[in-house]
Amino acid sequence: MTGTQEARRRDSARSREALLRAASELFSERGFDRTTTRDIGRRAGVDPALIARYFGGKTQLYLAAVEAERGDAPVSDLLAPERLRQVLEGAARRGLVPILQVGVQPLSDPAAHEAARAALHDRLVEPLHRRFTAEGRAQPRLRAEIVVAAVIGIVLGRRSGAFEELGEVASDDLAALLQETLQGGG
Amino acid sequence: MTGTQEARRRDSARSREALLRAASELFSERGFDRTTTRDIGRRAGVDPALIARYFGGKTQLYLAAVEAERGDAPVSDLLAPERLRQVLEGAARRGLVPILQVGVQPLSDPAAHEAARAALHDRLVEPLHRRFTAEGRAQPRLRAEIVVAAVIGIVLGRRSGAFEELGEVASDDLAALLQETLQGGG
DNA sequence: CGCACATGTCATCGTACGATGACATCAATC
DNA sequence: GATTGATGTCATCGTACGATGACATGTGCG
Repeated sequence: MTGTQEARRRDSARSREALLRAASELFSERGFDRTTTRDIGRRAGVDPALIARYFGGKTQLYLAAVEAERGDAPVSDLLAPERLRQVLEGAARRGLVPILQVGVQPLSDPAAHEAARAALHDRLVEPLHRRFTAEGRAQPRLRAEIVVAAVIGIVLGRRSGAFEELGEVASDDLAALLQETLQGGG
Repeated sequence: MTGTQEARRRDSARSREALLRAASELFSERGFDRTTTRDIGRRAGVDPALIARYFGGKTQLYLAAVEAERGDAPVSDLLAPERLRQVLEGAARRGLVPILQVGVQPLSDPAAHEAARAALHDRLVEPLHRRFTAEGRAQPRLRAEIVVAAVIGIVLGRRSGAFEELGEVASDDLAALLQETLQGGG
């Protein structure tokens, strides 16, 4: 076996990662349904047929992308200092967006929907729920869900092309503006 | 011509309305892309080919649905008493949802996207913008867009199946909870 | 009644998509 | 360098969709 270091002209791991990366980007930009396996292959510079070989299919590739994002640093709760800004900023380039999208519309694929829903819950809702519970607030879960849903609307709204200023404002300014409000907790 | 009162077995106006109504419902439930002309025809009890005849195509049917919703009572601004509750409540049955969806993801069809965007602006963003301007707040447009985006996240979040309590809470309770917070204006 | 148009029905086209399997090519081992 | 498995390429299948046009049937009018 060739050492893992040197770049081989044929490298399944490299292809796998290229597909995973391209898929994360495209799922973020267009969502699950509007992303085609051909698009993913083109951006990855890899034949789309390899999606089936390495992941099993488009759905499993989506699951892998969600799982990969999940492995990242936990989001902690949205109201912790800097966290909100990180989500606003990082959503643009990282794989968090596919997880946010499920908060706003069911996915056509049930397995994909459930995976995204679970990730959304674990990464965003639950940390906030814990904070509100610790603070002794009434209806902590509902309030957590409201804040998360509102933030999702704002994050996705920035990328929707439907708002004039929301898409242009700097993440820092937006975060500051939001933090004071959301502190109220919905 | 037969009197407009009596039900004719063949009635283009009736078919047109049935299609428009079914389209509004389905666009609300599944969005533009996931709604097929065959679905619309089935729910309307009308042959899908009539969509082409009476509207020109799926896109124009969508435009007609948005326009019809637009003809309804103006939303006024979201923070007026009762308005928020009405949006939360009414979104479930009326044709407002297709307009909200554009705030969260671009539509695949450019004409449909633009129509929905314009409706979103006129019906929700602009009234709020006027209120904030009248109140002399800083960045009135940005704040209006933030509030609208947040409300969109919450309204769509209720129907996404991704939240536990948000989908169940009564519109009145939710409206009360939100009003106090959003009064802050983002 | 019989004509002409309005309305409804149906078959089908072209396109795009995810998936699959046959085939080609490379790489490690003997 | 021959063999064998890993990796990459390609053609194609089946399905679903929006659209279209040919055709059928009902309706109002002379």
